[in-house]
Amino acid sequence: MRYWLLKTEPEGFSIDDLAASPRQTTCWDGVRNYQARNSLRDDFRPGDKVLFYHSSIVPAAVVGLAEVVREGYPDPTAWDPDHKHFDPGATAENARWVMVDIRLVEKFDQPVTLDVLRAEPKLAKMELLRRGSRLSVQPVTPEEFKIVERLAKSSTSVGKESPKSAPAPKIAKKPSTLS
DNA sequence: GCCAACGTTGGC
DNA sequence: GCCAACGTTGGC
Repeated sequence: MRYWLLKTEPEGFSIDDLAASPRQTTCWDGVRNYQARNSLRDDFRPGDKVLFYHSSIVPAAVVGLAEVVREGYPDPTAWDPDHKHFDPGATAENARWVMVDIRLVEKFDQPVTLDVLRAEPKLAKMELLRRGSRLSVQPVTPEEFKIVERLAKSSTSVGKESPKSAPAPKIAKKPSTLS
């Protein structure tokens, strides 16, 4: 099983949008970078675990976990002229771009902010923290994944020590595929 | 809104 | 194949 980090701008699609999606599952369309595409196409497998990351927001943070439920398949938004990510070089016959399906596993009570990630020495080599890193689909090591998961649960995060509100709903449904 | 970093494009 | 121009990303 592999581990990944997926970036999204919450203004466009947030973890709450994922939680509100049917079966808390969505297709991860719109990726238009070849390196990211190659990961989606060649390396994503059902069962892989995903760190769900909100970018272009303050504070940027890992806000929860998701799981891959469908491996790479053609991204139809690529040949839709009305779509924001339309690519004139893509056709239904030659898709060029690929998406996967992911399902929400858990929304963290407490987002793990960039500051908190940077403060953890064991994450020093994490792709996300590399200067100039812009990839929206990144591999994560099992160790990094576990550390982030632990940071989400520890109370040592920077910022408000808010009294725990209602525990986040634990979402662990079993059906494994879309439609 | 600034701007550094990076990917892509296209002229040559 | 080089590389300058350009567009985008994303933290701040």
